[in-house]
Order: sequence, then C-alpha cells, then structure tokens
Amino acid sequence: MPRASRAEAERHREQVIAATAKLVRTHGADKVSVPQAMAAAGLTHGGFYRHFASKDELIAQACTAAFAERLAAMDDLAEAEAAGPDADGNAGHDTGEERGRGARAAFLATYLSTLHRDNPALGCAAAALAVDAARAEPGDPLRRAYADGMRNLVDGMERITRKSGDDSPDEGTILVEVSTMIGALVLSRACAGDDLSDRILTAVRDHVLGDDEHAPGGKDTSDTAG
Amino acid sequence: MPRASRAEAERHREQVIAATAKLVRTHGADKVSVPQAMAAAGLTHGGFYRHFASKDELIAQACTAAFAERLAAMDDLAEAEAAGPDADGNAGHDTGEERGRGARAAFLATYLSTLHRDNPALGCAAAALAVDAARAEPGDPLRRAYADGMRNLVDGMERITRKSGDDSPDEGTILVEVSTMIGALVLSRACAGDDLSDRILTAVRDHVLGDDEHAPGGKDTSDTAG
DNA sequence: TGTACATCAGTGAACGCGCGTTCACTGATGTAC
DNA sequence: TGTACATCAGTGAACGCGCGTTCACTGATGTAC
Repeated sequence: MPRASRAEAERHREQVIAATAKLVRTHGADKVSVPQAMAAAGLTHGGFYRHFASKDELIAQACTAAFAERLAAMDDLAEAEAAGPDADGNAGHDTGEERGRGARAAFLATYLSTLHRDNPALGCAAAALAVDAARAEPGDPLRRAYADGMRNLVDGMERITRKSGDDSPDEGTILVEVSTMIGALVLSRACAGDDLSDRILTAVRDHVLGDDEHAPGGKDTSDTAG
Repeated sequence: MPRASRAEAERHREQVIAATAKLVRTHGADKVSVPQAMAAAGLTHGGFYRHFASKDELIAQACTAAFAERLAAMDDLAEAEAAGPDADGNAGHDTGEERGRGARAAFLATYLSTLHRDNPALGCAAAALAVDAARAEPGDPLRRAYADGMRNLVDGMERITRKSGDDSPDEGTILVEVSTMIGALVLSRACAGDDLSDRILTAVRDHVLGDDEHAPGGKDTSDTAG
C-alpha cells in the first residue's frame, strides 16, 4: 500500500482515532502503542507521523472522540424521550410519574449497569480516562481534551435533567450527581470480581433513581445497553 | 553494601514499600520502576528479588500499605472526636448541632480539599489507584489488595458515620457517600487546571456536609490537612 | 568466648523486549500543461 | 483527453532508551561447635 488517495488517508486517520478511542478506555493511555493503533486501521507504524504530531496528540484526539461519541448517545436519548415516551421501547414508561423522567432514569440505569461496568471500550470516557488525565503533565494535550469533554458531559447531564422535568437544575446538583455516578462506575470496575462491585452499582442506582426498591416497574433495565 | 543485617534488610523492605506507596499514587502502577523503588531505600535494583517475587507483588503490597495508612488516620480522627470535641483543635466545634458530627464532617472537608486533590502521594488510595486496579488482570495481586482495601475503607466510613451520630447507617447510604466523595476527588484531579475542578470539590463538599453554605461555622477546614 | 564456615543482602553487568520516533525509499495519486 | 512530473501515504529497517528479570559475585552477618 504505497500511496493511498486522500479520501483513503482520511478514512485511515479516522479509523486509527476510533480504534484508539476504544483501546485507550480499556487499557489506558500508556498501554496503547503506536504500532497497535496503526494496525487497527490495517497499517504499519511507520506512517504514523504523517497523521499525528506525536503519540500524545493521538491519545488526546481519541479522548475527544470518546467523549463526543457518548455525548451524541446522551442527546439521542434525550430527544427520543422528548419526542414522546414509548416512541423508543428502551426507556418509555406509561405511568404519569415516570413520563418525562424517562430520559434521565434510562440514562442513569444504563450508566450504572453491569454491562457498562464490564465494557469500558465503548463506555464513559470520563470514568475510563480520569486517572490518565489526572497524571498527564499540565502541557499534555490530554488534559485539555479531558477537561473540555468533562464540561460537555456536565452540560449534557444538565440538558437531560432539564428534559426530564426539572426545569432549572443548579450546577451544584449536577456536579454532585456526575461525581456520584462516575465514582460508582470507577469503583465498581476497580472492585470487579468482588461482591462489593455489584453492591456499589445497586446502591447508587437505587439512590439516583430516587427510591429504595429497584426502580422502573419491575423491568430491570440495568443490563440492556452500553 | 554487600550484606546488611536482617534488621537492616527488613527496614529496607519497609522503606521500599513505603516509597512505592507514595510513588504509585502519584504516577501510577506502570510508571514506578524497580530501580526507582529500590533507589528510594538507597539500594540498587539487583537485590529487588530477594525482597519481592515480582514487581506486581510490590505494587500490591504498596497498595495495601497505602490503604492501611489512610485507615489509621480515619480511625485516629474518629477516636479523637469520640474522646471529646475540642480535645483536638482540628475538628472540634461547640454548637450542639455540630458536636458528634465533627469526625465525619472533618473527614469529608479534608477529603474534599484542594490540598488533598493536589497531593495524591499521601492521599486516598481508593481514588489514586482505582483505574490501575480496574485494568489489572483477574490474577494480578493488585486486584485483591484493592478490593480488600476498599472494603476496609467502607467499614471505616461506616464507623466514622456511626461515631458522628448516625447509629445505624445502612450500607447503601455509605456506598453512595463513598462513591460521591471518591468520584469528586478523581474528577477534580482529572480537571485540575480548569475552573471545573474547584467547582466539583465545592459542590460536593457542600452537598455531603449537608448545607448550601460553607459548612463549619466560618472556619474553612478545606485546606488544613492531607 | 573464640573460631570456622555457611548464609544471604546487596552489587552491577547482562539478557531480551517493546517502546516512540526517524528516515530512505516506493510507487500510485494528484496536478499542471 | 493525454502526458510528464511532483507530491506524499505508506513501508520496513533502524536508532536509543528504559523496562523487568537473571545471575555470578562479594563479603559481612549469623550460627554451629
């Protein structure tokens, strides 16, 4: 493959970023190698520097892509709910109490599921990359990518909360909820294999869904989406 | 230094573990090298395998040590409070409402301080090592060390909550609180350098201390201990 | 207590390995005429 | 539209580096008598 067309090259670039966005959430920024990332697009490592200035830059772009991918899913969920419950079988409920709260409840139930815990590759970037971002040097592009993504996620959470009935959630409430759900996911992953892992998910799911029983009318949505 | 006495050798071992317990929280399990850990005790890397079966085992022991160190501090705080408010200048308050709630409030205010955020080396192991533990293979000794430490931390949190007035906190409540405080610390570290970092700490501190104003009688305890 | 000897904590060179990055090269793509 | 040539995406070997781990060796410590 000595010379690809510009369109092909651009597609390769996107493939490398998309593959790295998955790999980095599973294995961490330091465990994704340049040869590995390039191989994911069917390329060898030598051409890497025609696409990216450095490995750090690829990691940062993968971080941005991972956040964007999740935000799109959040907004889809919010719009599907706004269009009307039961339009989307995944999160529609008929009781007056549930209607309107569906998007937020569905999002949180999915977020705090064992499926999400066990599949970081396509999961929340804020949870998967938090420690990588925390350990990055001040100048590292990953820092900015993470902070920007995090701000977008907070905004997305505010939007989904607003759509779900709370007209003016204050920022503090959103930040607490985001801390709680991300903390629970991170801890349940760290304790995976131990009883504690499931107990954390269950406790926090019950808490944020606003009751002490399993929430949505007997149908357990905790294992249905990632 | 061709042959140290058994007492010296034991001291070296402890020095290596203690130094690694700090390094690993700051830089992560993969960024602490065997030569670096040994150098912290004034040794060269060659003797490493007389002390530890592998690098993974050292990391796991360092994790256990890091958790133990924090638990001791938590219990000291709880006992100082139990002995009587004002016996310890750090967290005593005179109002009826505050008395008895001091240990928990002091712990949380310290936990959610910028000082703690900015100094992971001596800080919470659960927050610093969560992603390292999550990425460890099932057989990796770090997994068990982390889960054991985490269970002890939950127990410690329950004890401190009980001492602070709540006679029978249920496990779910404790798990939610632990998820929230650890999530906030992890996220504030990941966003350090961005406005969002301080806002997360402040919002969650206000939330867990049970009010919307800065909590303990005008005295800001958020920057006084690590 | 004194002597002879086995033990073993620590040394430093060496190993194979995979990493990020560089570079001369190839040959199809893209462009100027 | 056809031709000549410059561009540049991708290749694969090579670089220096630090890693975890091994090992022959040193010589003070610990022990048996």
